[in-house]
Amino acid sequence: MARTPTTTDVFNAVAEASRRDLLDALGSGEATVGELAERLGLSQPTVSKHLGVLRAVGVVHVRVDGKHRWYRLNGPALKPIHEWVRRFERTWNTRLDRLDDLLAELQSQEKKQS
Amino acid sequence: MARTPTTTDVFNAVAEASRRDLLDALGSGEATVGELAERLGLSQPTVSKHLGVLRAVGVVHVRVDGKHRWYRLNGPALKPIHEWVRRFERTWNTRLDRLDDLLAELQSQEKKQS
DNA sequence: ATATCATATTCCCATATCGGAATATGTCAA
DNA sequence: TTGACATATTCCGATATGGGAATATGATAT
Repeated sequence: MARTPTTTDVFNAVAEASRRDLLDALGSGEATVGELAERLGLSQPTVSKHLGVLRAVGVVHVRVDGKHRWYRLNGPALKPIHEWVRRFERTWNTRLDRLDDLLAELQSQEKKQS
Repeated sequence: MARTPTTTDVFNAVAEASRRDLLDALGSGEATVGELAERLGLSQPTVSKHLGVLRAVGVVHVRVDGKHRWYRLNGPALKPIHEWVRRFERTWNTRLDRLDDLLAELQSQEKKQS
């Protein structure tokens, strides 16, 4: 078997940073493929393809308007992620876990330098 | 370029369902590779490899004890996901978005059947 | 009908993936 | 030392990726 396809669920769709950036950009309202491409510095086909994945898992909706396509966020599709990660919320904000957190941060900085 | 490696960040590490299952299993405390393999019905090498990915992004820690290895959850490493998705929390729990939610659910059920 | 604009799709390549099978590493006990 | 046990690593195959380049589709205006 190969890696789980990106269109399998929201977790996979959102794993790619560019797609998270797209969702962030859509947080302020509807946008067009061209607008998004310009704002994020990506090519038009790249944006189209990413939006296709996001649409496949239902996290964006489209509205056709002449030759434009207005994409908008569909927040509730992100709920599964929110609910899954929320179950671990209690494991931070304690003093000991803040230490773990700090160590993790240092570790990831090390990784960047090497 | 190929798909973003699973060890790039927590988002990618957690995209795989088996790895989320592992983290869920570790929610109740430390566990051994063998225990996890049995509880999740996965082979030992598969579990070892998944834990390797989770360890690479800092979401689990290991404690060596003789020939055993006790893995434990490191919750705070999940914070980036929590904080990212939290920004979209306001987009549900409104009546209109509950409708979107329902539609998305129907859509995904359609997908399963076809 | 034709040209132009906005978007989607196809083809390509280099790169990772996940799982299974086999094997290596490391630890303990007799 | 040898054997048994727990875990990690390597090698393999089938599959999917993301981006670039080129092209197709589709809508509007002239």
